[in-house]
Amino acid sequence: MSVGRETRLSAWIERFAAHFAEEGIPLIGGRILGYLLVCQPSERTAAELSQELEASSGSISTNLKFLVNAGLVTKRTRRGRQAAQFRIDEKRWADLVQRKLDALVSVRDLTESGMRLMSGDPERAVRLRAVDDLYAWLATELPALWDRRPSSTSR
Amino acid sequence: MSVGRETRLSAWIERFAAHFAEEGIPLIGGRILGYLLVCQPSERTAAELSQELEASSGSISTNLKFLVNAGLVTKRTRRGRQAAQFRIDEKRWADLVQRKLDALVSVRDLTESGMRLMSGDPERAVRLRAVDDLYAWLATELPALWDRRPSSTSR
DNA sequence: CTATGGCTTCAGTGTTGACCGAAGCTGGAG
DNA sequence: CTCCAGCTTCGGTCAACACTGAAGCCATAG
Repeated sequence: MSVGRETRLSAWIERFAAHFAEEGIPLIGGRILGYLLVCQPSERTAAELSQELEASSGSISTNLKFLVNAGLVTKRTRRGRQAAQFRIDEKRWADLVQRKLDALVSVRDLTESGMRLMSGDPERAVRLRAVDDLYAWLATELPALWDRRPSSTSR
Repeated sequence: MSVGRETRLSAWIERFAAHFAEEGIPLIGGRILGYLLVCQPSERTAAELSQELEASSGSISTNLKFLVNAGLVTKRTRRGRQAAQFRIDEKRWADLVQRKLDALVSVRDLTESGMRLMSGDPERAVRLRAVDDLYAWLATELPALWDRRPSSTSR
C-alpha cells in the first residue's frame, strides 16, 4: 500500500522545517515556508495555514509577520470582508542566502580590528593572523562569486 | 588617560565571543577562543582560563571539551603533577568555515528531493524550482571556490 | 597507602524563546 | 452604530540550554 503524494509532501515539509529550525528559524516558520513553496494554489490565508499546519492562529500570525518582514513571504490584502492572502516570494530567497554569506564575511571586521590591536607584536599575532588571512580571502572571494551568480541584479 | 592594550584586548574578546554567541557557540566558549587567539604565551591551563575569564571551572571544562572535540583547541597533557595545557589550533579554523558552507549547500538535498516529489506537475513546482536553482548553483560553485583557497590541502 | 592538585561530572538555578489560546483590535457589511 | 470575521497581541506554560559550584574522579608525589 503506497503513500499518497500529499502525505509525502507533508513529510518533506517537516524535514524542510527541521533543517531551518537548526539555523534558528522557528519550526512553525519553517513549515510555513515549506508549505507555501509547494501548495496549490500558491496563496493561502492565515486561517488556512493554521488548519493545514495544525498550529495556533497566534503562532501563524507571529511567524508570518516574521517572514513577511524578512521579505520571504508577501501579504496581499483584498477588499471586502476577505482574509489576506499570503504567498512565498521565492525570488527573495537569494537575500536569505546573502545574509548568511555576509554574516560569515563579517567576522573579517573582528579579526582585522584584532590585528590592529596587536600591531607591534608580530610574534603574538601569529595565531590571529592565520584566522584573519582566511576571512580576508573569504571577504574578497565570496562577494565576487555572488556577483557572478546567474540572475544577480545587484550585490 | 588612555586605555591599556590588555583592556582593549579584553573588550575585543568580548565582541568576538558575542559574535559567535549569535551563531550558537556558548558565550564562554567564544571567550576561550578569543582569549587563546591572542594570549601570550599561547598555552593556558583550564584553571588559568577560569581565572582570566571569570568563569566557573565547570563551564571552562565543558566548553574546552566542546572546542577540543570541534578540533579548534588542542589539549596537551604533561608528566608530573602538572595541569594540561590548552592552545588554539588556528589551522583548523578552516574546518569551522567549511562546515558553515556545507550546511548552506546541504539545503540543495532538500530542494532536490522536493523537486522529485513534484515531478509531473511543473506548474506547481515553479516556486520550488527557483529556490532549487539557487542552491544548485551554490552546490557547484562553493565547493569549487573552496578548492581554490590559497592553502587548501583537501576539500 | 594516603594526600593533593586539577580536571570532569552533575544536580540545581535562571534565562531565553517557541508555542498556545484567549482577549483585543480592525475594517467592511448591514 | 453595531456586528462580525479574521488577524494580531499578549500573558502563561513548557522545554532547552548556559552557567554555577560542589562532589567525584584520576594520576602523581611523598
